[in-house]
Amino acid sequence: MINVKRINKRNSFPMPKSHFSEIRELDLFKGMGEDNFQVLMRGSYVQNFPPQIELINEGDPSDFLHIVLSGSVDLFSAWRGRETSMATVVPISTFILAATIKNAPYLMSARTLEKSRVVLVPSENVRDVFEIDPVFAQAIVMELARCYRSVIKSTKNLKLRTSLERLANYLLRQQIHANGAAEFDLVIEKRRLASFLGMTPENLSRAFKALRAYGVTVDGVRVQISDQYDLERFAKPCPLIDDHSI
Amino acid sequence: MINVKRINKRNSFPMPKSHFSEIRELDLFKGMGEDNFQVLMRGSYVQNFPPQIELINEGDPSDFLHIVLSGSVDLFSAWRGRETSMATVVPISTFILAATIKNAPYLMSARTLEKSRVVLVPSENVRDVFEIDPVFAQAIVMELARCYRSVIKSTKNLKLRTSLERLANYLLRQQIHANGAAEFDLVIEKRRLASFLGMTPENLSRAFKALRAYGVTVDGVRVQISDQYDLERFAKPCPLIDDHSI
DNA sequence: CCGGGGGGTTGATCAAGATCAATTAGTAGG
DNA sequence: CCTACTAATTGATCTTGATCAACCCCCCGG
Repeated sequence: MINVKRINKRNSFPMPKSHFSEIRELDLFKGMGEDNFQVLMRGSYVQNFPPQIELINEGDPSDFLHIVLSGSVDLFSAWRGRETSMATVVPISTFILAATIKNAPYLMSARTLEKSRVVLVPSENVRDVFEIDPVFAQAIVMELARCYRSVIKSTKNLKLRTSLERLANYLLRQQIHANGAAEFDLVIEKRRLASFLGMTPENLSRAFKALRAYGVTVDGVRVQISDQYDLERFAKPCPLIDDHSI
Repeated sequence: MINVKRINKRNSFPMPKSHFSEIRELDLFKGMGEDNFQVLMRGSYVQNFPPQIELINEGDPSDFLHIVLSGSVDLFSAWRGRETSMATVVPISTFILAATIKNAPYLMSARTLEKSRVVLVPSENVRDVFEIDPVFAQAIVMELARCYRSVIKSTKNLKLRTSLERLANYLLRQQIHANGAAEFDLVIEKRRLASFLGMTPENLSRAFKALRAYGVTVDGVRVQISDQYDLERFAKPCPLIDDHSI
């Protein structure tokens, strides 16, 4: 495994003033007092990580609250040599907020899936400011509730759907992201997509073939949905699983 | 399905004054202002439910925050006729707090597993008081963080362990609950235990037989652990999954 | 031009657990 | 005591997805 400490030395830096305004605009910090915001920023860092870097390790004390600004981060967990992906964090949101607030050990590990930009805010500062700034406390409640619901949705996706159904719904979501175009490109490589969907690369390959029966054709990264209605009838997308805005 | 509205009529009642002190002692309400506490209690109910009653249904608007005082409640979710248990709520804790706070639809349904006593606090009151009482807001943060971590633990249990390992760890936890006795009784019937452990009754039966290899014998509800160390070596209990106090 | 490596695909096999069917056991009601 | 119902058990089979091995294809560096 790559030594994260060394990477920190090379690629990280105390938060430059130029980043303050960008961070300040995040829902989590928007309404809070300026003094308190400064306290949070004082010990904070912005870091750029390459793919596949382990950011935190389950069981460790929660030293930093992490905020993903770009890229994506996989939350996963291991036991007795087995490993499972729990959720994927996409910009802009936090992770391990619950551990930070409770000053408890991390329950999950985290690694970057792609090149990612992450803010690290010392957990102690977060807890201190949380105690004295009611607006910040309320923002934390909202963020925590959002994280909670997002984990629930992703668990439902994994437990209630077969891998084929997960792939079908993923494609429909990507299609919406591509403004409903019948053809679009996959934005991550297939082996990462497989991991994201909780399946092996082999099974993803087979799943793509199986979706031909519903009018999906794939050539390299190019996806074509020839019969929108047919695919939807199979995938049965559901807001209580797929809509991450509620 | 039993008509919950009718049951409400028979068994529920506006919170009598005598219950106030009991509720007031809960971590969630302990430090808050008395006026605000009264606002919360004004519209609240305590209800006694028989087993297998559906308390809430996923997709519905979040009308009440629920607090389990005794018994236990299963949170589950369904999609296309399939159903999966997401977590079990035991006293004393809340459920659907995230939906209440966000004023968003429930992501999970809930049903009593056994005879249970539940407090219902109108969600609107919770949100109102949450806005104006900083102590209450902080208590909500802590409760939300606890719920979040508890769901994560139960997901890890389900995804990382085989059904046999889940059963073994369950027995070890029950044993601790029985003060470490080598013999104890199961407190729920086996078909409920199967559902709780995320397996079918058939497989639970087979799993009990398989645990004989590790010194576990079962006769009716009576469980005997003849070789503590052997069972632990197989089950490998882990605080990041099994310890619900951290 | 050649060689190597990684991502992707394909086929065969395997393991976990679900499902279905049949049987047994325990218990409440008559 | 008999009967009916439900829980529990047992055996056989099926489904899903993981694993293992082989192979293709493309690109990059020498």
